[in-house]
Amino acid sequence: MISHLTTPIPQNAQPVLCEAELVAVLVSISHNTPHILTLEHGNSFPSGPLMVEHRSLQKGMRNWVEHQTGLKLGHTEQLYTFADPPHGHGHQMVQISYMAFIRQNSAHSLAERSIYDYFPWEDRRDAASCPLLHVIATRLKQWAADNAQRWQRCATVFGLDNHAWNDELSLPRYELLWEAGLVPESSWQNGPHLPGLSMHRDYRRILATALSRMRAKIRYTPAVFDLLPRQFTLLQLQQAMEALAGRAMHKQNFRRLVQQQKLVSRTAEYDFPPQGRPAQLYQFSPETAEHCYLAGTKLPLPAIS
Amino acid sequence: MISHLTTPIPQNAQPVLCEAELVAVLVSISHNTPHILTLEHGNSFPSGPLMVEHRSLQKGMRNWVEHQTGLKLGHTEQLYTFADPPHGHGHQMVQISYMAFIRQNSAHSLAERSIYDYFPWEDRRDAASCPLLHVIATRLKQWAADNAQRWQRCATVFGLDNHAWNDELSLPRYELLWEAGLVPESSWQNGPHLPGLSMHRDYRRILATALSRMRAKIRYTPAVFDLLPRQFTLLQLQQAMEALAGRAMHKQNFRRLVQQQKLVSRTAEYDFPPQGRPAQLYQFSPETAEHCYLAGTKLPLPAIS
DNA sequence: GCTATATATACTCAATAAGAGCATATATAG
DNA sequence: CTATATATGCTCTTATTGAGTATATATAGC
Repeated sequence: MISHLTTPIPQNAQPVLCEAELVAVLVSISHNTPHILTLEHGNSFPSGPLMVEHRSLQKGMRNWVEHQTGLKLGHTEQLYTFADPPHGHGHQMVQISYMAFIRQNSAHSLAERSIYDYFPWEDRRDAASCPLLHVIATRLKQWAADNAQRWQRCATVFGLDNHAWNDELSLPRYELLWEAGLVPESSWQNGPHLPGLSMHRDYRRILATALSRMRAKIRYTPAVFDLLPRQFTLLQLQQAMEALAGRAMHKQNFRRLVQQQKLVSRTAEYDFPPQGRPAQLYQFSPETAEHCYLAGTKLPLPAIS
Repeated sequence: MISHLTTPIPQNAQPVLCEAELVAVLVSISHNTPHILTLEHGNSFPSGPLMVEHRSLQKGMRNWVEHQTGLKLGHTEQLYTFADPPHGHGHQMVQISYMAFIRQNSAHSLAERSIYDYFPWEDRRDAASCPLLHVIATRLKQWAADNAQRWQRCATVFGLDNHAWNDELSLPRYELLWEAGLVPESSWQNGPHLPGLSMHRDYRRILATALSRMRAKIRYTPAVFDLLPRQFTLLQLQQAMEALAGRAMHKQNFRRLVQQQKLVSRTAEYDFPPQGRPAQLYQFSPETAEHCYLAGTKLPLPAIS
């Protein structure tokens, strides 16, 4: 026996038998806003248990999604795994969550919901969210009271007190609001909650994780191209990046940066808007694609910190 | 029923009952080289099944590690979860892997192994690895033969043909070598394998994941400080970064960049080497710590791509 | 006190990248 | 011809980076 044993494993301890639940956050862009595909009136994600015939977790997840939606998935990544205490009768659950991108205009029968319906404070493309941010700041200040360290944390995460807004901190922001009792999920608090749709179980937390992750991901991989149509204008690309990041950016610089990397190549075609000059259509360069997926890219987004 | 159903779920399909295995890659630095703490002569990681009394996966992992080693864990993160086909009698397994940092000089009874014993090609701090890289390049060229796309992938990942070496690509590199049959784990090939220790099951793949992840992580979080002693010299810090990244860097610039951020503050003490000028001891600034963990840092490392 | 050694600093310089602004071109609808 | 919405081109300034040269400081051993 080891002497410095701190938390002994009891003699009669038993390994848990559990079901593995595969949860899919399916992201797509419509109306210049990131959306998720939901079930149960926006309360739930496509999901299903790992089955005997699934040969891997990811394949199992794809299988369930295809079964429930018939969709082809683009960029796919595992988000996080956690244990879900058995609610009610059943087994212990292990939830394994995935995020996958769906190309724009894919046909499906699920309800789309704007991600910013769930996290209104995360969309800072225009000034509309300012009053909400102000409410949040006030409520957080109350919560922090005279706890300086706590307030420091609020300021960092929400970009208050001369801190910059960091779009990748969606998850810490949600967690902070949860701790502060400002969202309905923090059950002990029934005071006035912030606006924003909620979800079943801990699904809104998973969504916040997905948002953080996708904002990080689109910076240095070509994953956005799995959300856009095969052919797109540079403006569409910029608007997609802005939609995901929740931040507006400088147009000329965006185009300069995109073009000096060799991510996209122009096609022979044009997009004709109802008014105004037609826009050149581009495509994700097939030659550099393989290289980009591995070596990474550096798509322009507002600087963090 | 949905019409475009592609992979129907059979009527008699059953959710799987499985055990969750918690695997811990414990990283520490000794002799200016990143090490892992191993069992079974370097073939295995500390691990154990999720138990009934574990209230979360991470707590379960910590519990097993404490039980097996008595160690306190620093920066901890989940790596990846995957299904492990039942080998032999038992249940289906779900493996949930974690990486955790251990502070230098922590006492424990496990065997330390250099990470670069497993991946000799990943250490490029000096010219010693050049001949090995040359061997790899040759063997990969054979494998790629005249498949241009395949060779393109090799070149990107291993920094051949004027591509830059990207230290974060440890996992893709390992996967490539696996596909090419150059490591003993690719069982169909029994030709001459590259040097480097192997591990049980798919543990070397988990280790490659950990290496990729830690190299990415130390760039933009203060995680390194969980590997160093509480007080350290700037040279120690630089050497730790170099050890993890497997790359040497410019000393003056390193110090400039570290100090212009306010990550570290000098203490009153000095480190006295056997010869030479004593070095100022620094500590991770307690005031900015909280802020750094959330907002991120930008520790200097060789540029990627 | 001198020398070898290993460390800590200071400063310069060129190349680049990023942020922000001004101006103009092009095509369409009405 | 005009209003409009898009696409481009070009110029600044500032910050960041990578690399180099030189110097200062403290110790051990002779």
